[in-house]
Amino acid sequence: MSKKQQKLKARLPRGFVDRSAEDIRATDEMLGKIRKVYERYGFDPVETPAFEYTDCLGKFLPDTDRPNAGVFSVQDDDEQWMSLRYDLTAPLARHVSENINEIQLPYRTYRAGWVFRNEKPGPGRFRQFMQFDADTVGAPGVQADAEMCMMMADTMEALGIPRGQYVIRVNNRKVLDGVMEAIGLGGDENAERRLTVLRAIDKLDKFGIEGVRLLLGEGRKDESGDFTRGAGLGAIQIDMLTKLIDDQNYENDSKSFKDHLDYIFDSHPAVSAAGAEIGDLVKLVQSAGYGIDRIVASPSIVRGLEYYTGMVYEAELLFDVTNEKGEVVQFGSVGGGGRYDGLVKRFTGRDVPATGFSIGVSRLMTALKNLGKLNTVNVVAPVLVTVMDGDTDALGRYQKMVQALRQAGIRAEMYQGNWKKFGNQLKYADRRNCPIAIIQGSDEFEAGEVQIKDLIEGKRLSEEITDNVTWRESRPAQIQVAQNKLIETVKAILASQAEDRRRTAAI
RNA sequence: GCAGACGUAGCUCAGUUGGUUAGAGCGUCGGAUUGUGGCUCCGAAGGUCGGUGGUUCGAAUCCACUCGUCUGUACCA
Repeated sequence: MSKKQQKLKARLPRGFVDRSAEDIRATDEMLGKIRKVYERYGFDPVETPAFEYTDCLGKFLPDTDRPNAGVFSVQDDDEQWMSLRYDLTAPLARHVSENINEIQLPYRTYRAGWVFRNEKPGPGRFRQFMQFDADTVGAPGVQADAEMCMMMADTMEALGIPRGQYVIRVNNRKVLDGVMEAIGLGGDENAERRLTVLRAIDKLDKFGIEGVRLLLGEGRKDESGDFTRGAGLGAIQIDMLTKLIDDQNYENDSKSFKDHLDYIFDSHPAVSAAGAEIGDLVKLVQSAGYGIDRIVASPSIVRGLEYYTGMVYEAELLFDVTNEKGEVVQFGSVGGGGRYDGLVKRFTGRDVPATGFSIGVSRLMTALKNLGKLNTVNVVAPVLVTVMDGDTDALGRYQKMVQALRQAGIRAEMYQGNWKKFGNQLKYADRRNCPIAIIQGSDEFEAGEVQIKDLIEGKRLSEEITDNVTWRESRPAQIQVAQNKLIETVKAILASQAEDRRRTAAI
């Protein structure tokens, strides 16, 4: 076998990414802003592990002892199935259930964490991504849902998304349940069809009214010519559902959501009651000053089909998001949630109603980058103390200088590569975007002085110098000062560089 | 999962009807320059042409399968 073939190929698993320093810093900043909002609302953090027993996640396939293919699962040494969490809600329900006697309800809690889904990755869609959740457990009232909606709105604004550029859409699963009954899709025998109808409605933002109508009827052909079977509803049913989900119908008539429903479904009792609940929520948020520009009833919101039992809500961005190629991309929601009254009961047998939402941190970050709201707080690279002499005495002096800079609060490092090639040290500094290089050879040392080189200014000067000899000998933007002036000189140069950055940023 | 498009150097891409030793630009590394970044010049490394099998005297090129990427779609807690 050749040497070549023995080499292991370094490769990243499909759908996973390495994160850069810039990404990590930007994420940290975002998380900080979100956390601040949640804390202000009186929520406390809690953290659960990445793995859970599969049965606690509720993800065994029906009629088998194997976990759902969509979750990453492994078998423990005692053969129990464990899975990586695919959201933060199911693990929270487990945590609350396990500690139900110690936890003071209503329990108001938040947490950020990585979640994992074993499905096809796409642009902006990964198999590991971060969510930032907040939940109120043990609060049955619509006022808890209202608070969640307001908190989502506040979070959007805390992240720099201006009012009017986002909206929180609210619906109630009971509305959809009632509607199914009203159009004759009640009963167990129609369960499958109801799911198809709900999925079709959920695609309003993707395909528009016409696309949804096709999916409710015969079906729809996609761009590659592949055909998706529809729900096979009749024309009257389709018309009713179309009227239901066409937001313009009631927003423009300034009718209330409930009136809108009563009009279409002839005051069907279940629909009407659920509509009234949404009316209550809207009234609650409006009396707190959150108008229809921020929180709005929206009958096409469906969310997950698994565990939501009442209110569902979703944060949507209203500005165009373009990708790297400059194409406008369908962005969809950046967060959502709802009421899950049955999740804790599965473990405890007790009725513990809960409501909460989740923000897709990675997705939202992509959008913020687009909006230019992602403060890529360019962390200034370290000051580089170069190495002219490699003997232990000299190295000790360089270390001392670096420590002095650090103690003065200046990010600094000593060159750790091959010091014998001095040109490489400055090349390293240049590529790292170091602001300043410190140089002390034996000449300077004996004179009790150091060279301080402003690399940013030097770069600017380089544009005017074309021959290398001049470039090397002129030592652009470099000054020699007494050793004991090192810190104050470095500070002064850094300050003037910062001033320059501010000035150019303002232009 | 289904449908379609595409896989040539680290990156972006040439490569003629199937015909010598598969090229370019950028990047990387070394040198010109042992104590000064950029520019310029010189040089080098880097390829199982995604993989396997087939057709052929001969395959990066044609065929089959397979893997991967992208696009749409399905599913998505």
